[in-house]
Amino acid sequence: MINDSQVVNAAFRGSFEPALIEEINRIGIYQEVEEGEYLIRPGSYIRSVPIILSGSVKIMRPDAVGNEALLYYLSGLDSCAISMTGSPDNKPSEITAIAEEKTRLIFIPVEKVDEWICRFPTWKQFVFRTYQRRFDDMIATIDSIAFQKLDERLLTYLKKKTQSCQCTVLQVTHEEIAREMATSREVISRLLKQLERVGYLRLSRNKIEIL
Amino acid sequence: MINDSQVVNAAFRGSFEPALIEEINRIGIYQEVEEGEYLIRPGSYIRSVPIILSGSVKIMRPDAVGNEALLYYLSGLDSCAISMTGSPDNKPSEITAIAEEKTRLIFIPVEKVDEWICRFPTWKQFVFRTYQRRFDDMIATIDSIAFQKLDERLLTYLKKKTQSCQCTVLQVTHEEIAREMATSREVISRLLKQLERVGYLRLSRNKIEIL
DNA sequence: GCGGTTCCGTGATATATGTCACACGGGCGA
DNA sequence: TCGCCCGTGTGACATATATCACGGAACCGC
Repeated sequence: MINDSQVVNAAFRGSFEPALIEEINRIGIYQEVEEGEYLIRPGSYIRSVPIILSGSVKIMRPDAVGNEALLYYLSGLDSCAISMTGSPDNKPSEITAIAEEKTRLIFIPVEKVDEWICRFPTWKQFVFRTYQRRFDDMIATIDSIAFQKLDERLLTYLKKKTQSCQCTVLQVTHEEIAREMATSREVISRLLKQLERVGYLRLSRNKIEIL
Repeated sequence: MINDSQVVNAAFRGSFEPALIEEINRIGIYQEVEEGEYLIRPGSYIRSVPIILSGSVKIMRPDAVGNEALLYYLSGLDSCAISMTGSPDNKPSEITAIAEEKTRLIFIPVEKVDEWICRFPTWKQFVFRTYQRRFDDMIATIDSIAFQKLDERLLTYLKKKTQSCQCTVLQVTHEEIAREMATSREVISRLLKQLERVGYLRLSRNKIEIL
């Protein structure tokens, strides 16, 4: 099946060998999702691995009572290591993936991930690099939760978020931030206000502008 | 070079194909470490990957000012996914690995990890399973830090620890627990005392007996 | 046994974070 | 235009955790 192969080619040229790009075009399933759409829900089974072509996706970890912790963001040419490994046992997913903005991606069936490892050196490299990055991300997340106080965590949060969306104006409510940081709305409101007073940002409804 | 090949054979039989076991015996470097010994220190370069034959090892993440967060434990036939990926960039390690008890392990040079992936199906399986387990461990750690209060965290901590060392009497000081949970000794002392009053455990110097 | 050291228990107090209650204002549909 | 809902700001208070200060108990080497 032919996807939007121009897009795919452009994204992968330089990273992957031509035969692999060909294969991805043949096998992968191209998809565009809008902001806020779910790619993965907890409880669903993961049978294919997404590679982000453009846009960004956040990966969250929900708990039993409606809280969620942000694990990491994915953006250009990233992939989700959890979904690479998640399926062998046939366990359902324990994470959530949500598009942060309009995002284009291509899904690769998990069995191909495995098969290509030995066929395409650049793929093997890609898979390993993906694992490493996600590990680093998770460690950074643990650092942040374990060692930093909320105000520092909020700063790191804002930094990461601006990085992942490549912009300085965040479309987000205090409530949403609070949930991703597993705290409450009032606390975030106060801390943001503080940061505004210090001149680090400007607040308005549904919007945070970093200065 | 011939390591303690009986030990290696016994440990790997059933998991790995004979040719791979042979190869591991030929290439791997067998080592025994005592309780408390460091396998990896932050800042050192990782050039080989440890596979635990017996005993257990804890993997920690230090911060800038002397705190440490526990990432996960490794025990029989586990391996450390971080060290598999850690080296490609030639970045120094950002983690610490310490033997929890007398531990026997075998070191595989990182380049072999890569090479064997395509030569030995059981090895590929092993590497992927390792990644998956470590991911699950890290997610559990994040869950615990993000969602649980200290008393619950302490319970999960004790549970994991008893699991990893396969015993109900832990040789550990309150100070050590506190550091691994990134809190202070007094707090842990109080919480432990509470658990003792409830009849969950018995305390004595350097020792916690789970009931 | 003695002195020093390490570990543990515990009160008092400080700080950070969570929770409740409520007011305000803007957008938006009726 | 009115009323309503959602997002926000903020005081007052509750709770969890951190810190300080200290004393006592167990162990260790001499």
